[in-house]
Amino acid sequence: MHLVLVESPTKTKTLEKFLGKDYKVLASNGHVRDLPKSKLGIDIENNFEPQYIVPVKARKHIKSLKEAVKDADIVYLATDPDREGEAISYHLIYALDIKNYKRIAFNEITKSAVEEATKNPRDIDNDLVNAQQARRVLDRLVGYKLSPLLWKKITRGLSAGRVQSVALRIIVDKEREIENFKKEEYWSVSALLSCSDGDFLAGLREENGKKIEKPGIKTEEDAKRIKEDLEGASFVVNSIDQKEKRRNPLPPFTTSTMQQEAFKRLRFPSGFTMRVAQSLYEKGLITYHRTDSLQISSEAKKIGESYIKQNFGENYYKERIFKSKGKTQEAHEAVRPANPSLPSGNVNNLKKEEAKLYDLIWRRFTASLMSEAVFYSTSVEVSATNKSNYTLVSSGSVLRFDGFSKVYPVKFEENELPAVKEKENLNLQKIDAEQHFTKPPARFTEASLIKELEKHGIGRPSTYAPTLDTLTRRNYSEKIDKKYLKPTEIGTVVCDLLSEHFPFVVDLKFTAKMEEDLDKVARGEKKWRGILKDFYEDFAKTLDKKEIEIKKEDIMQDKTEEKCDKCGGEMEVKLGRFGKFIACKSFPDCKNTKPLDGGEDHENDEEIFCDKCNSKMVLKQSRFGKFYGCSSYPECKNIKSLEEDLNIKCPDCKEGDVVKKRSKKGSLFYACNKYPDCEFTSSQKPKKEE
DNA sequence: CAGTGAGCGAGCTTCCGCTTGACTT
Repeated sequence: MHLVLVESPTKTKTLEKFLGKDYKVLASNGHVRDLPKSKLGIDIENNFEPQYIVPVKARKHIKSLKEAVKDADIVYLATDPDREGEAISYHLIYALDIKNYKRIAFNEITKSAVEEATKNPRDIDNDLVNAQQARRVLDRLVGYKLSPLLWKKITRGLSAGRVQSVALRIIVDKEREIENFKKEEYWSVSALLSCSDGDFLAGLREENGKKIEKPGIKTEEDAKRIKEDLEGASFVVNSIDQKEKRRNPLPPFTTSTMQQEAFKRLRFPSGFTMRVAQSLYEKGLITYHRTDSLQISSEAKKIGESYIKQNFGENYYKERIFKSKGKTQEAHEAVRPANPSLPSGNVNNLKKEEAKLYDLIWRRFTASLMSEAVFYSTSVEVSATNKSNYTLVSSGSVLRFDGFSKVYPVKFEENELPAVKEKENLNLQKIDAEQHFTKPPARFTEASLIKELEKHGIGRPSTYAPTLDTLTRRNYSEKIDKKYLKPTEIGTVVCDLLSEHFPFVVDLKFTAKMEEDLDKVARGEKKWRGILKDFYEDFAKTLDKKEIEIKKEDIMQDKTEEKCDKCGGEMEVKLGRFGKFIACKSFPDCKNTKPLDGGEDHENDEEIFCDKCNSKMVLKQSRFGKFYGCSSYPECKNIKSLEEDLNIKCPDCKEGDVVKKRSKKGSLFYACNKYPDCEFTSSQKPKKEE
């Protein structure tokens, strides 16, 4: 009997089918040996020797695998063809005490690929294994040395790491950008013009040959002056530019782009997307969902091609090759439908969210094999003359051939301009001058943060979602408006400490540099222990120095004059995992605490005042979520819901606003905010009354 | 279908990357 070992249990059945009854296929379920969780597990003195153990979770897998190994004549190690996969094979040999083995690798599960692989076995690539060990040990050293320093200097339970700390830094940087942002006023001027064929809107671009700089006209004075001047101007079509534009479909999904699009189009958080994808994968509907590859098997391509030709027509198909960006480990294919001739309408027994994600994956893949969308864009330049000479521009575009957008709709504004002629005189209908303000940069969402991390090669497909989860579990960041990532007070303090004292761990380039070194190890050009030695020599010195240099008091600069109202003693400002608070100095004898400043900041800039006593409202947290409470609580018990402004007037009393509420049992309903004066409720969102 | 005003400090926490859990965003 031949035993084949793979990583994922879902692969085993398909492989057994391909290989026939002489073969038994079992899964390792990921790594089977690792550093211990409870201690560092690295013998630094002894040249960074890792002390591997079999984690509890892997024990039961190991047990059944061992029995199978006993009965096997030969073991084929068919873990993924990448750094981690090579290491898993290496660890399997030790954990299972395998004597007779061969390493095989394939990056697609097709009969031919598997047969080819079994014919070409190789040995374990020790250089690749060592690259993985260097990665593993370095991450452990960083994480398990820096985290305890944070416990000591800030508060318990905190963490730092090569990936999570950069992610935190990205969020904190953005927040600072927003804090420092000063909004600027600007004005836009547009003209509604008519030609023989109809009306169109043109925006001002130049005055006396000088381009209006972005974002627009600086002052109201200028805008008014130009408006008045234009109102008496004569308008003529200067030139018409018509162009055919082509838009290519996007490549099929990787883990990262799938998470981004599922967030954008379906509002799925990345962890949720991965759970749904897992279930689709287990049902055999999609290929493996943790990948950074854009490769597509030739078989799948053929099926996709004939599907497109049959269902949309020959002209909708186009042969395409997508190259993966940057360094990818190409262990898998892109995320694609397992059977490209199966659109979502034809799949039964799927949960709603599974159907939605499958549909998105199918469309994205199918579109990637389709022809470009073609549209015609027209740009009309209009000259206006009065005291000054002006140039105005209007553009429109019309879809001529939908191509891939037939299955993967993309946003583009279709607006058709009337048929103007060159040198045609135009009639002015109206000039509009509009005031605008520049907007602060947007905070990151899960989707855009993953994109940013991936761009810098930080993290892997299997870790994007867990990394985001770590940031919230540590209370480093929170979501506002259910969408945007905002650093918390504690997150900011941690980030600042790391940035000042251990800049490498928040450096966007650190991972890239590490990867270069690991590649050298993988090519046999560098020794893995040497890499660790180089890194650790500096790191250990800095650690020792910072241990003394960083003073807890320096981090906690806020002071308080408050006296304890329980024991009369002094109080001090402390930093807990949920931010700053005031506590009695005689802790733990007196456990009195108070909030600092009466509450958290507002989510937005505007201050909200109590409509009963006119005090400030502050953000509070209850077991139901956040809400605004009056700062003179308990004298005034007024509260205000945080739910988004629905902007709907109450249909009963016509005075109150409709707000979303949650009952004791947790169900949602809509009600009037004048309750108890008005008792309007509804389970449906009421229609807006104009 | 009408609510809500944490708790944090110290009880020993922590990394990243493979894999699947169980559960309605």
